[in-house]
Amino acid sequence: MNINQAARAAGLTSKTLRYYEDQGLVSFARGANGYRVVSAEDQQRLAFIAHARALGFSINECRELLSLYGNPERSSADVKAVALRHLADIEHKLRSLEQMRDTIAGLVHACAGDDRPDCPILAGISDLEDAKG
Amino acid sequence: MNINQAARAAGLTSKTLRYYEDQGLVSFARGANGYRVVSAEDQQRLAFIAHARALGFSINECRELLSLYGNPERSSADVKAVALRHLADIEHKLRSLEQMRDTIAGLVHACAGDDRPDCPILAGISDLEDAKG
DNA sequence: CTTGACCTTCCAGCAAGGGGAAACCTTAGG
DNA sequence: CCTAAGGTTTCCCCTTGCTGGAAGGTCAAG
Repeated sequence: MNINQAARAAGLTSKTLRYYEDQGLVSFARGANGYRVVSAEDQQRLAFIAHARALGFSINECRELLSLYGNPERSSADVKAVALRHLADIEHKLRSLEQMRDTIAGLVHACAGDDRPDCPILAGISDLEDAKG
Repeated sequence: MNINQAARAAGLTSKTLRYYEDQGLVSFARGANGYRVVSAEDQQRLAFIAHARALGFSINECRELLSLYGNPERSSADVKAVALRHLADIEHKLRSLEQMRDTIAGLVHACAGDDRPDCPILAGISDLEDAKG
């Protein structure tokens, strides 16, 4: 299978597949013409990566997960640790975004949105105490 | 005021201030020695930028907001449009993150996290239908 | 006069790819 | 056999929002 077909099968692009190879997440065989040849196992691996990426795991986390995935001696505790770390990360981002949303929603709500210059949004931003998340 | 003091006052770093100047968000006067001189208005502007950034507005959105902020002829509707667009963006990210969180939390919950290799997390990732957000 | 803390510029790099050039390969059609 | 279209290769630059470091100029204290 050529790279483009494999990419489409995984819901990715050929650029992305080359990037993943460059990052050492996969390594493809080459045909006589120099083209990458994507095997069935490669496709499994690519699907795994695509799913992990869709769950927000970074390339490095994918590397960790792939290493565990390919190691029959792994302990599930190690996998769980990676997942929990990522989960905590996500929850952190969620809280941060929720704070932003609440603050902005409040400002938007207070703004008339007409043709006059008075604007609680601008006033709110310029006077903001500390809305860091 | 020199750049470092101004940065600290705004809760930023001097690197960041130079970057903002480079991006055209602010422009500082220069002393005879070539050092940047940060005025009180500059500090106001920097605070505005810092707050907008803390609310998740991109550099380009900050540019828009600053342009409206400095224009007494603005209509609040224009400001509100920028804010609403950003708000929608945030809500989108929130939904996406919530989906990730739910999926991962489910997988984590199912994983024993012991020294055995069997792992619902890895199985879940490799079989994931479509967890895109 | 020297030391240390500033300041200046530029250059490199991070994540995670996207865009596009220049060159090669392959396949179908005339 | 030749050509045109489309796939593939490598390469390097662009993005976003900075951060770090190197090489050098300046400034205030002792």
